Amino acid sequence: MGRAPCCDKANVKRGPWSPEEDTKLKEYIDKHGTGGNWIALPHKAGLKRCGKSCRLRWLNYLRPNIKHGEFSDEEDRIICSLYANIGSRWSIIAAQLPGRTDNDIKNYWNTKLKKKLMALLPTHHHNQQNPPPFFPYSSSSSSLHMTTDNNNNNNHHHYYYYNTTTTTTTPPSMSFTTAPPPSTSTNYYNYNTTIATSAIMSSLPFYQNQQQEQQQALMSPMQQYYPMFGSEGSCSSSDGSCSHGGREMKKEEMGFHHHHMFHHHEEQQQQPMVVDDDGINNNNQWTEKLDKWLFQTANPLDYDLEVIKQLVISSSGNDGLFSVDENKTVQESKPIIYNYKYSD
DNA sequence: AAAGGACCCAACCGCGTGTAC
DNA sequence: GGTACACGCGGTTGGGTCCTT
Repeated sequence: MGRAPCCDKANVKRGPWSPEEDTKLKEYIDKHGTGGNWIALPHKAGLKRCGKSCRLRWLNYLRPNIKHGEFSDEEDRIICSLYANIGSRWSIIAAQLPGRTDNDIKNYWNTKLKKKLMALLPTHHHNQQNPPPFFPYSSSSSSLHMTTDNNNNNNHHHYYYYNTTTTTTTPPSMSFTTAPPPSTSTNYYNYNTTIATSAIMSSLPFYQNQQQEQQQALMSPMQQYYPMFGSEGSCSSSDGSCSHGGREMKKEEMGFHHHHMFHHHEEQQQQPMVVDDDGINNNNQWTEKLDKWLFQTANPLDYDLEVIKQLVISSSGNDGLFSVDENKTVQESKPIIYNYKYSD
């Protein structure tokens, strides 16, 4: 049984708001506030609208100090940095940009900024000998795994992708992902269309003048070492197509089920880096931490790599993300080894 | 000039979470 | 502890506008 509708859809107006409706809503809220109850508000204000619709209209358009128009380079930079670190948490990103709404930023990202970044993605290195830093065209089921190089006294870890979906969308030059996942578990992670945000960012005009250290300072350790961070499952084009690196892909080709799996990933991998035990749903705490992260972190290595290590260890065997099932045919899989290494 | 495609963005939808009872 | 309800969030849609052919 489904959830009860929030309002009687037969008796509410939908679609674009008229100036009269805007005036009614604005005047009511100016006079009475929201009263903490959006569901009751439209009736009190004399509007034939769903409470959610009123809330959205107020938050995204009518409330004071909403900023419309072009995004500045600085705003671009903040959006990119935050997106690379926390993914599509638009409300948190919006909290860093006064006057901007999450909807605004989401639309801006999906329609403009993303394309701006993709246009800057260099393509010459996309070959088997010199693969991209990570999987810019990843299809629905690529998963990252880790092994430890036992022959190396420095204890280097290798990270490699398994891609369980071979589709025609993967360009021939990208056909280095051929192996099945090492585990038959359905609980491996999807990193569909995880955009090469961090890689692309280094190509951005507003990054080009920065030193490497400064660029890295804007990225979390997780982003640096697990650069698939960030999610990119949205595609707002009405015709169902998305642009990736100048190449068009259809939604159904790309696999659009990252949402819940990615959140699982975040909670397992990212939360301990930046969020207190009780902070995951506290935007203020997020904001404070992100602020520090973005603007005050001098060196990413200030973050305790031991934490990452512990995360890797603790997740082994539980979720398939960094685990390699010893019983499976890893050697037969011939995974492609990427240069994601760190020493401990 | 017209048609079709691409783009843009306001609005909608469904789900997760918090909270009151 | 369970349930119902409201809120907030992020993904998606629909239609108006712009652009290209």
